[in-house]
Parts: sequence; structure tokens; C-alpha cells
Amino acid sequence: MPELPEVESLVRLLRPHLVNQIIAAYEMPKPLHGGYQIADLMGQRITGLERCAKLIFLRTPGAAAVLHLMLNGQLIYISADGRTRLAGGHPGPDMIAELPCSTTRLIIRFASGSRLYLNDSRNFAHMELIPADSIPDLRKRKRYGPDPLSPDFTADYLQIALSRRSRTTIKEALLDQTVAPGIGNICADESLFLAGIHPARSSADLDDVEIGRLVKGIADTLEAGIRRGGSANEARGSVKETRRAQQQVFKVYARKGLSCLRCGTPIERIVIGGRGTHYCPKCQRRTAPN
DNA sequence: TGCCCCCTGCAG
DNA sequence: CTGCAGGGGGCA
Repeated sequence: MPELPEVESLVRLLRPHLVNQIIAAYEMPKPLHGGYQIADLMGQRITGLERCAKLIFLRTPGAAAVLHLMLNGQLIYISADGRTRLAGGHPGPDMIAELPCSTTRLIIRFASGSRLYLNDSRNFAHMELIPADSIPDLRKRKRYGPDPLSPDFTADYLQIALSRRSRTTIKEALLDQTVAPGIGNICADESLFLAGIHPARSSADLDDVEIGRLVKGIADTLEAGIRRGGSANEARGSVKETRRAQQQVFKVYARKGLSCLRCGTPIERIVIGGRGTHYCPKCQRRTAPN
């Protein structure tokens, strides 16, 4: 579930606490795809924590655990004295629960006495262990485009990437990690709203002005999300509470039927590429400008 | 490119 | 009961 802002926030939050910790033991109370591989990291010192698209790299001198939280994954760090508790990922009741809880799939214990919990109610999250020097190969295999937070994610780049996706909608193109790695369903909807572009528009039909606005919309959406420490990350209660918080924070996502903050028109929800898609029918027109 | 699947929980 | 959930891979 977490998108770029959540994963980035989580990595920044945990990095200073995890780096230099020695991995001492682990438990898997429930299955985690690839989780057993963590056995190979026993005794290893963590040298880095990085984000790549929506992936998290937990690095040791020789290897990297590559973790994807998918839709429902969470990471929670608890210090040895139990007084520091840092959480990120999917907002939900299990994020604030006593740990381990019913969704806990992996516990990593460090020599210091602190520990890291991975919760995932749906068993979609997965982990793989790769040699440290094969990270470039992984990036190549995934064919990720330039990170949207990097200076390489320019209008010129996006123009070319979108022109390659001529037969798809702009919404689907944004969800394509080879085009915009890290962008997810919320960021896509929010960015398109800021840019005033209808999500069902053909990706190759956008003109230069629209692509410029889209690049700006993506940057603004990501920046706002990271500044917040992860979109709507403050909502960790019931589905209903989370939804309410999302409606406070987002412009269109989760706001079906509510008034557009710019023009007052009710926000609509359609399905594109199998994903719920939210937009303002007045501010985001279906047809090209000319 | 579109569909289906992976899995669980919650709300209408 | 059905639909829905901030993801992604495999399939024809």
C-alpha cells in the first residue's frame, strides 16, 4: 500500500536507528514470502537503509534484503528500552497494537535488544535476499525509470516515456513503475488533479504544457506527502477513521461525492486499469485542450 | 493490453 | 452477501 512518500518517510525515520545494528535473531510467527532468507543475515551489521521505487533495501556488507510492503505492510521499530516506537507503512489498527500481533509475520531482533516487526494482514508483502553488488542488476531487471524525487524526472523525460505508452491512459502510465517508479494510486490521482488532467486521457495526447503541469503536480504531491511523514499516516485506527483523515488531506482521493475544493463540483470515482480513480469532472477535462 | 490471481478484513 | 482496499505478476 505504501507509496513513495510512505516508503521514503519510513526509510528516513528508521535509518538512524537501524544502521549499525547487529541482526541477532528472527522469528516468523506467520508466513512471509521470502522471509526465511533472513536467516542468512544473522550476525550481520546493517550498513544502510534505502528506498528504490517502493522497495526498501536493508543493506549489510555482503547482501541486501529487498522488502516490498505491497498493500498492507507495516514496519515498526521498538528500542531496547521500549520507549522509542517508530512505525510506518499501511495505516491500520495493527500499527498501534501490542506487538507481536495477529498480523505480525517477521520479527528481527538486534544484539542491542531493539527489534523490528513486519506486519501484513494479507500476506502480499515479500522479501528477497540478494548479493550487495547485484543491486544494479535488480534495478535493471525492474526497468525503473528515474526516481520522481530526482532531478532526472523532468518534463522532457516524461514526454518521451509517455509517448512510448501511446495506447494507455495517463492514469495507467503513471502507475507503471518503469515510467514513474514509486507513484501509486493516491499520488496518481492527486497529481492529475493538480495538473488539471483527466485520468482517462490518452497518455500520448498530453501537450507540453500539460506535461509540465503534471511534473509539477507529481513533485508537489510527493513533497506534501513526505512533509506529512507519509500520506494520512496519522490515521491508524479503523477503516472509517482512516478514510476521514484521507478526506482531510487529499484533494480527490477517497473524496467521491464530496465537493471539489477548487470548483465545488462533486468528485467522481471511476475504475481505470482495475484501480479506483478519483477526479473532478470539471477541473479535469476528458478532451485535449485544443 | 486486459483479465485474473495472490490474500484478508471491513463496511454497506 | 458483494464490493472494496495506497501493489504487482502472470497469463493469453
